[in-house]
Amino acid sequence: MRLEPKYKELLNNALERSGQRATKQREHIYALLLQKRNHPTAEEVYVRAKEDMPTISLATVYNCLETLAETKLIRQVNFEREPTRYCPNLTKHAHFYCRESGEIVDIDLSNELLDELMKVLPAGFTAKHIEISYDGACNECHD
Amino acid sequence: MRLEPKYKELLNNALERSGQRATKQREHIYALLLQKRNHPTAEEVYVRAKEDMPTISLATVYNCLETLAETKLIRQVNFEREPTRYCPNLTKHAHFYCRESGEIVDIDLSNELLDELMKVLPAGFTAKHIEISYDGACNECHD
DNA sequence: AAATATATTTATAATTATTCTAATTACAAC
DNA sequence: GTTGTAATTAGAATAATTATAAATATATTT
Repeated sequence: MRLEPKYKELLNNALERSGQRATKQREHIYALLLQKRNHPTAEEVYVRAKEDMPTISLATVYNCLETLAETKLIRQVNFEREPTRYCPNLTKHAHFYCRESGEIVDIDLSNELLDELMKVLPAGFTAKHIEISYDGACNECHD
Repeated sequence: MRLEPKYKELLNNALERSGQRATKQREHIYALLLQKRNHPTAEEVYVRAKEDMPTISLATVYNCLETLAETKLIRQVNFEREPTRYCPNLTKHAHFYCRESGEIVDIDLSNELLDELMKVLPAGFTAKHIEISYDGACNECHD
């Protein structure tokens, strides 16, 4: 698994900005998230990571995901109390969770819609983030 | 703590519909959620419940909250991986989480806005629920 | 109303996802 | 190369929640 130069630079810059080192493990995990964008859990990332890096530990997977999230290279996605999932799509988007197939699909959001959502806040409230999750049935799973 | 007749009936109907019994514990927990609507966690509900019902157990609190949620008398509210919170407001609304004060505030949502949110779904997708959470600073906590 | 059946509560154990700890290894600066 | 710091690792600890099994409460049948 190769990390494209564009993303390698993104990673290096983000890590440097936050005073952290570029390690094999961080690069590997970032690469596999980019390569298969199916919102895996930490456990699923761990399984995939071990294919090419058999000595990596689950704790490292958690550490790396945490680092990537805190440097804003990936997002954490939560559905109720299910395990956290990870997503390298940095555009403004919501998530659709299909209860049939378990599939998670990114839903693009326009700035206009986000503005409207901001406007419904009471006076004096400022949101730095809005999290939107749909759940239902996806196109493959309708009855 | 008294459960208003209106809510007592709501509770009894909801339980009957789902073939479950009306118990002191369920009534008590429903009453205290209605009385102080601050989105408590199960643990917080447990502490409050014990004031008037010292023998109630944490497991029962979880069971009752589960029953109330599944009969749609209350909603579960999640922020990332924090403990689930419980909310008896059944109108369509989002939640605003103030990172300063920890306060959670209900944000009313119009049907128009919800329609717009539905419209951005790709063809073939049908959502039976949208969950919207803001986070930032509330009116009391702006800098 | 007593007997029986079923649901609920309770205390506690188990589970699950995640974080913490301490030792080891890797990396970077002098 | 030595020294200092950061990162990784294995495994223990934690926190929220769920499962289990016995006791209790409620409902139904007689």
